[in-house]
Amino acid sequence: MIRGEYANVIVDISHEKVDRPFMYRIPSELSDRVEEGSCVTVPFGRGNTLRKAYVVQIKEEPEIEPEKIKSIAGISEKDQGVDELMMRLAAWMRRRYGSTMIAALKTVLPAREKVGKLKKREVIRLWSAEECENAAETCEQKHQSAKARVLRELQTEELLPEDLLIRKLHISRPTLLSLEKQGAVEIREIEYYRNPVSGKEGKGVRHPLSEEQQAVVDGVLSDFDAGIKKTYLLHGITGAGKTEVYMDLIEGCIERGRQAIVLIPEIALTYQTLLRFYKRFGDRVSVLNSTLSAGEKYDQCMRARNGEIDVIIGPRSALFTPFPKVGLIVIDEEHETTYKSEGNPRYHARETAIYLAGLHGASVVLGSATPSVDTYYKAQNGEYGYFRLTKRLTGGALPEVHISDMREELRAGNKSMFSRKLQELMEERLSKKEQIMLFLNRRGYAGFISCRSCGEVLKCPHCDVSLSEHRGGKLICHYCGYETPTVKLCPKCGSKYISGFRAGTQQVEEKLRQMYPQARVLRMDADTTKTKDSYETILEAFSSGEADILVGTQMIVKGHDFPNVTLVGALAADMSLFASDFRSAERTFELLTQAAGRAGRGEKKGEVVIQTYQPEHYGIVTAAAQDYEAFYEEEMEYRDLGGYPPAAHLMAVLVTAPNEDRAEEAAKTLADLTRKRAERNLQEGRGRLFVIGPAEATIAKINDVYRRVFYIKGSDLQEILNVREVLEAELESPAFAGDRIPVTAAFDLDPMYGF
DNA sequence: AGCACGCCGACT
DNA sequence: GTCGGCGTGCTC
Repeated sequence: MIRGEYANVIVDISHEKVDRPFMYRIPSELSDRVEEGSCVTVPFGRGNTLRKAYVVQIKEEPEIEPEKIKSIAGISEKDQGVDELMMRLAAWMRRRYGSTMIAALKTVLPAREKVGKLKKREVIRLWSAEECENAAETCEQKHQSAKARVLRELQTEELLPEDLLIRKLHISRPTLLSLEKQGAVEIREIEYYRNPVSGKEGKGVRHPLSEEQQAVVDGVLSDFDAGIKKTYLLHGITGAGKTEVYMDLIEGCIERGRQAIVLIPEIALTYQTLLRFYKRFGDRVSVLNSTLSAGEKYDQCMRARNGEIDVIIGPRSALFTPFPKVGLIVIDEEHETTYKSEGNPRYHARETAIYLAGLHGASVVLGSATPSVDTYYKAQNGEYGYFRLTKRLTGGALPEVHISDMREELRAGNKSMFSRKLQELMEERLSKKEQIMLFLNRRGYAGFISCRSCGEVLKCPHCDVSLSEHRGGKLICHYCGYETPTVKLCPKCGSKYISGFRAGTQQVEEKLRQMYPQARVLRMDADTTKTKDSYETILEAFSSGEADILVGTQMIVKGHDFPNVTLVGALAADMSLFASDFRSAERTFELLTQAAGRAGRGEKKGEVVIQTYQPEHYGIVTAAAQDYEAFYEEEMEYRDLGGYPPAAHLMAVLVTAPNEDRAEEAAKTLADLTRKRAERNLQEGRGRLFVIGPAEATIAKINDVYRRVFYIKGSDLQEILNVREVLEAELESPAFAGDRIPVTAAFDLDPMYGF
């Protein structure tokens, strides 16, 4: 806990002029109750009127002339308004994920008041025209020309916008307020926010639930009524009807006078799903998406605050909708990596949602066909409730999965990028006029080295992650910094076919046109989806049968159903398997399972081909068998062994400086400092820590700023957070600050991709 | 946002 | 002089 004499507070007045921190002294009798995120009262302004304020930062030293500093008057804690909850959420985020309180506040309190011209106020005449004329004359006699001007103007117009009066007639706000006091006019705030989806009446359309589905709804709601508010994992295969379960839960939540938040991964929200929500909840539901303007987002916040809506659907930022009393938070596709923010603070929406639910007394439902290892772990040890949906409502059988061993292909003389099995099935589909999706797994930029003959992948001897090839013929481990010269021959089998995998979607497209000139090929990757709607355009074109083959990166496997697709090929399954980070197997399993789910969603049976150099790797085998539990068992063994989340916590520390030597030296100093603490902890038998690195970051230099990274592992979260505070303080100390080359550090707790 | 300060014209 | 309206600027 940070102690100090002074507190920076933000006064609860919505006006840009005072939207900045003010420093107050913390009186000694309050010192143990004032902390970051506290709600206090302070004397403000010349009149020292007592106002509500939020503590954003505790400081040891005054930042302005001490004579100017006033003292905090008191503390208000029973107040449980939305803003107080959001403050506490921000304080928790800043503590858990680092960053500053200001940054945390900015994410938590979005669109703080007036964006653009939305803050309209209007002046309405209450007196008759004659009364105004009389009053205007009286004012002129009293030489109150400003008031007279207003009254004259209002004779002809009964209602005028306030900004027009102020600008055209050179009137100030105090003048208008004085007229209001006299009873001549009324000043009314008009909040004419419009609802982007108005006029749709909810018909409460509901589908009868299956026994499995009903059990989930009953289970969660009966817990809720019994006062048990916890987190549940809803583990159900694609097509098992998770959305219907969500909607019944939301309805139950609304019936109990509470609101619901539904988080969805950015692109997964299809028009069909949206429509179902509108049909069910009408204009009590609101959807946030990236196309909404800042003003419209602000409007949605106001509607939520005023109780005009009960349900919000949106990406991770929808979590911060200011509902007065949330009862349920649903996170669909909870395993998606977009729930982890790459900004500042680097928060995880799932963890944050669970904390927020705790503040509101709400339940959390996490839905996925392939739960994240972190979530399944907690469901296994009983921390989360667990429900399984096993039956596909739409019928549709699971696809048949083939694994193509690419080493075998090479041995048989097939040097192309398609296995013989895949070629055979592609030709068959093309002749039957059925559609094909080819998916090239391009996750993880670090170029690993593998042997096309035996499948060997070069790994770090210390970290069990893949080595990355660097210019200058070096192989580097991005966790610990281990280096070794690159190899010409495979160390295992001696083959010369050892190299990085380089084919991209473009090469695949070219090859296909060459092999099947009659086939119509569409490509979808970061290059072809640069413009705003190109993503939708391509998917629509493919959906309406304008192409036979769709080639793309992982973006093509997310949540879109094409009934005529009966063949899915995963071209380089290993790509993500050997990205150099500890979640690579998990991501591979997810992607392959989802890709497989794209095949045979219609009447016709689907087939899947997985091409790999590692056919015996558990990530591939279990994905082919669509066996989540088997995957989890193996993966958890690896995480336990390596001390990776969720078996322990891992914090990445990124050290940056505009000079390479300085970055290296600073990273080493901070890592050594942590190592010393780890040694001391070991002797004193508390919070064991392991320090790995420093090493070059995956991207070693951005904009001429050099990047070094090191990692801190340990099962004691508190201790890791303490270390972060020590490191942050160290960076402020004269050894780092002063007149030397500036060094900054960023922290990422339990990273998704790391730095 | 809300309050005080200071400017300016009009009055005892 | 000094009273009062009204614009302006500042608030830890």
